[in-house]
Amino acid sequence: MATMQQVADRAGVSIATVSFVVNGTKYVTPATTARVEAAMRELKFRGNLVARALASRRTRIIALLFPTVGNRFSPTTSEFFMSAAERASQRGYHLVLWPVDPAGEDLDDLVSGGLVDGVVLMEVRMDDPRVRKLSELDVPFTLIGRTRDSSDLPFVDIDFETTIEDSLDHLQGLGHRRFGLVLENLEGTPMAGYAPHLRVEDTFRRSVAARGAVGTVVYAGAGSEGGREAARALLDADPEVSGVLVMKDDSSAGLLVGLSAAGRRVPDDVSVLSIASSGTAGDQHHPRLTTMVAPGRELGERAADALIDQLDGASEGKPHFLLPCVLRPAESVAAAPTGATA
Amino acid sequence: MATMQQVADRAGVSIATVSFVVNGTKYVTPATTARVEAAMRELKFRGNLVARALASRRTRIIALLFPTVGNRFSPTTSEFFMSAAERASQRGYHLVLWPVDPAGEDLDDLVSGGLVDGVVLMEVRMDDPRVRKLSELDVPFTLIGRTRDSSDLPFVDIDFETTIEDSLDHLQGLGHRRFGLVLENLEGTPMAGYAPHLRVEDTFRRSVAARGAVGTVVYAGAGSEGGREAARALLDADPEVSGVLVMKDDSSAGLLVGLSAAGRRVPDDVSVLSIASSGTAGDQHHPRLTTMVAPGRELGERAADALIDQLDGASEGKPHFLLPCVLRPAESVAAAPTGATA
DNA sequence: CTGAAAGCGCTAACAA
DNA sequence: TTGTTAGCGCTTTCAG
Repeated sequence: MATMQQVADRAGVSIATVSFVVNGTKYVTPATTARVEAAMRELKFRGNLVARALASRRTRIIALLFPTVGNRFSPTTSEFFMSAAERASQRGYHLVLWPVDPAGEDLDDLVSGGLVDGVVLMEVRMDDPRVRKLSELDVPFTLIGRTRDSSDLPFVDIDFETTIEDSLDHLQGLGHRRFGLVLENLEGTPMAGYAPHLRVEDTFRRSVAARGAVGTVVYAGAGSEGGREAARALLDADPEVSGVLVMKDDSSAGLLVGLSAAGRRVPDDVSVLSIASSGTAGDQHHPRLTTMVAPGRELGERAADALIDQLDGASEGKPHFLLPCVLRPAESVAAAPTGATA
Repeated sequence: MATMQQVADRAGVSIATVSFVVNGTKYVTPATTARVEAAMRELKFRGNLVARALASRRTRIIALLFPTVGNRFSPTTSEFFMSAAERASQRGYHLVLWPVDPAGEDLDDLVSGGLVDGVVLMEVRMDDPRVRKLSELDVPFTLIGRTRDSSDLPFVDIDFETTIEDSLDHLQGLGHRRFGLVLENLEGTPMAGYAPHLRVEDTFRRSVAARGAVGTVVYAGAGSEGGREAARALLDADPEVSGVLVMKDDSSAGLLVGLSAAGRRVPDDVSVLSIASSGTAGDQHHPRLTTMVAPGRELGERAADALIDQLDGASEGKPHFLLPCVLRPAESVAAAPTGATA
């Protein structure tokens, strides 16, 4: 790997000049610029990012922190990652997915090591220990999600409050008055206190009460089995429940089965709405599930922007960005092509 | 952030001594070791990883490359990532998921920049351009997957050949003689040439022929819709097909629906086997799908080990590690707990 | 407009 | 057993 000094020698200039043309830091005459560029090309000069990072005290790498345990790499998570990475790349940064202990114990080395310029957190819990750590460490960061009180933190998040209101509006518009909510039970796991669950449950209870309606909350176990049991538990608690929200993709199939096992036809007798999920998740079912689709890509981009603005000193205050899920009815999808061969 | 020099001053030793105790590079008397450690503690010394990397010419970071487009972040992918990261961490490395262009165009900066010591590739295609690039760049790497000819490359992979044989054995044991295979069609996408598909299809055709049986291959479109159409196409081509392999999680639900819509009962009339999938994917269905579960965690660990052995100079040749998927019957799962609240 | 030179914080010979 | 010191490859004043 050619070094900058070698390029300088070859071009007959000083290393500083090479640095200037590489970074566009200072004006260099077209003539010398050309010579330098030729030399770079001939030597296949790439530049040592580590050296640059040491000298400039920035790596232009940002880390998206992903909990090493209790992980749920959903399609939406993947959208966050891909879209944030893309945005970062457009703005001259690399974004990588970095596995860290959810308790934040290993955050120190990552960050104090100077390996990353900033960090975006996801899978945020109400009282997320990583937030404290990061603040102490004094590293720029942004959340995808919110802690209990995020007013002085930069964040982007799904607007769960609006999402739930919209969901209930939708079901109510369909004539339903008795609602159910199926959630995952994270108590006792490292992801206990997962903010989306708590916000959704809270909003659900409050909104149902405000509507003078009936609401039942049920926690489902894993997989289809968990969904079937949830259906039973739901119907036990309220045999007349007819509008159901599910926030647990892997159990929704089971939920549907459980409902029909109990003699409820979907969507004739009971309506099921999958929330904060991805479009493709809803497409896996038949009939397709109506879904409140999470705005994963946009949130990922916003998160990257918020952090990079901060890093580049272009930030005006702490951005707070909330976007609700949008309703996607079961029908609004084009058929996909299928072909057969012998 | 305290520097090593500051620690040295405080401990009344030279910077070299501090370096020795930090890295365990040389013997230092317990007494001075203690003084140095005290100083480090008092100053909250963490060490600048960038500086260390520049001086030692290694970052102790390895990148798991993930295609920026055509991405399929399946549960198995996630297992690769998490288990490889864990293993790397045990061995003193950080593993991060790095999004790169599937054509390998942006590999240069990543690698020549000296930011990572090595690379593990996944989602490998038969003729993967990234492999060439990486070889040219002369960076240590390992594959999770195989190109067409990987004999001189270090790799770990699912043993698709054995997996398919085992699958057919299983179905044949159940009395089936007419087989079907449902795959995804990746032609025309950036993931065209995806090795697992090609290997599976090839092995399927050959093995079915060798068994003197009938085999039909069908390509499914996206989601449940794609699965239903695949069922139709399959039954059109061979109305008596009774043993079906699916390698497309998001369509398997649709496939089941399509089969029963055509009057086939599963598993009474036709058996369905999901291959190279994760256990949780099979659990989403009801009844649970019998699954050939991909050994994701073990492969991830092996891949990390193979690369790190190489980096640490502990490698003996090019490891070639193949592991088949293992059959997990639909019944072999314990029920998960479910609880209800008012 | 270009060059000299002083670091960035740490590693690893080589000395002592 | 510990210290001295020359880099690692690049950025960035400050002169000229």
